[in-house]
Amino acid sequence: MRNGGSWLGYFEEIQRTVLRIPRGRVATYGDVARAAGYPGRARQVAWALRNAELRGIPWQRVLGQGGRILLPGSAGLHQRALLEREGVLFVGSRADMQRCRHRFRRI
DNA sequence: ACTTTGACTTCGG
DNA sequence: TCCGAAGCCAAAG
Repeated sequence: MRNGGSWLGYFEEIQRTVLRIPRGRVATYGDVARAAGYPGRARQVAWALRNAELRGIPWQRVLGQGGRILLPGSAGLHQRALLEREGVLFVGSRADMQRCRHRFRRI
């Protein structure tokens, strides 16, 4: 994929896509994969977010289908805390996707 | 070079 | 809701 005159690895494109999710909103791994131009590669979105923390990428805004937090253990609790601090609402163990799901706009 | 693992999703049963 | 299978692919062993 061409972008600004240079070729980006698709992991980088995925990270740029995650950067487009505003505070208080979330998206699923599948949403990000699709918006980045790689439908079906939800699994690779998780890989692309492994070093997200260091790069200042809002990794916490990416959730599993239905608003479920898939990050295991304390990391998952941390993710929920970060999202609630941003104003994301939770219903039971799921984020309220009806209200907080980000709608990606085409470029 | 091959196999397994993993912050996935979708479809059936 | 839960479980398995298929499709997905970088990284680790």
